[in-house]
Amino acid sequence: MANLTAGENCGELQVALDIIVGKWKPIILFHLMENEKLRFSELQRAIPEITKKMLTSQLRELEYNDIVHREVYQQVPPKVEYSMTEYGHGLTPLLVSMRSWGTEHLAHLEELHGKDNEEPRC
Amino acid sequence: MANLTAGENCGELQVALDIIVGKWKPIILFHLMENEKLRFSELQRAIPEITKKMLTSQLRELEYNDIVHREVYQQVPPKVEYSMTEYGHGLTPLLVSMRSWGTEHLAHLEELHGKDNEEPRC
DNA sequence: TCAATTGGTTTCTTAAAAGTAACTAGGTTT
DNA sequence: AAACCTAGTTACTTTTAAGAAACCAATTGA
Repeated sequence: MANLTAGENCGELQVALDIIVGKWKPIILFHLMENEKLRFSELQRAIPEITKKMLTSQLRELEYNDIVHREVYQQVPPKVEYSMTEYGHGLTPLLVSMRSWGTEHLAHLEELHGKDNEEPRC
Repeated sequence: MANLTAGENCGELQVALDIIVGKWKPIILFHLMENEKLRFSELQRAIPEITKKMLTSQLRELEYNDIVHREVYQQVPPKVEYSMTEYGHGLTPLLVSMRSWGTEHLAHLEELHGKDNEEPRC
């Protein structure tokens, strides 16, 4: 096990968290991971409840962090394609382990507290 | 690579995230991971900027999720000890990988954008 | 000429997370 | 008797995240 030091190193975990948290980032990332390229409007259709504002801002943060690439085609009407960067793919194993931990934890919670927490989240 | 399906499975990732997010949960968890048992006041001293209210609420959430155990000693003045549960230790590898991803990402960001983002977070 | 198209931006409002400060119980120490 | 200790709770305020809705630019097709 890697060394654990709580105090100063917590910032590093927050850095990782900041990439992933936000109500929409995980689902955006999963869509981009399984799709190679997606236009803005395709993401909108894939995640119908998201607003343009949220989609834009989350994509911009991911772009700033070099997780997502934004390709603008100079044409009208505009066309913009989003895709995972090479670097961004390095995040995949983490997201996948988080999701599988979550899946198991759901079962564990149900065992502990019963099925009272069934509200869907997305 | 495990199968990725964006739509329905995003909830599971959120479940994992909900355990970890919150401004204080990661640092609380790291302290408990490296300390076996800690009293409420010891956690307060270890994380001086946290308020009682936040410390209490975050610990209660972790307790609800069976990550943290709360042991109350019936004495005055009160004594309450917090520790990771056996189940909670299953979260350690995830937290450790998140932190190391974060560490590497910090270096990556610096390479990309320079050292302009130096504000400490905790 | 006029509506439709795409990928946004802007302003305003609402909801959720976090912070502040005062208060509590009840036994111990001064 | 008064102050102190721990582990909280409560009520209120501030900050941050998210949502709603209107607006925009340039070209195409009807």
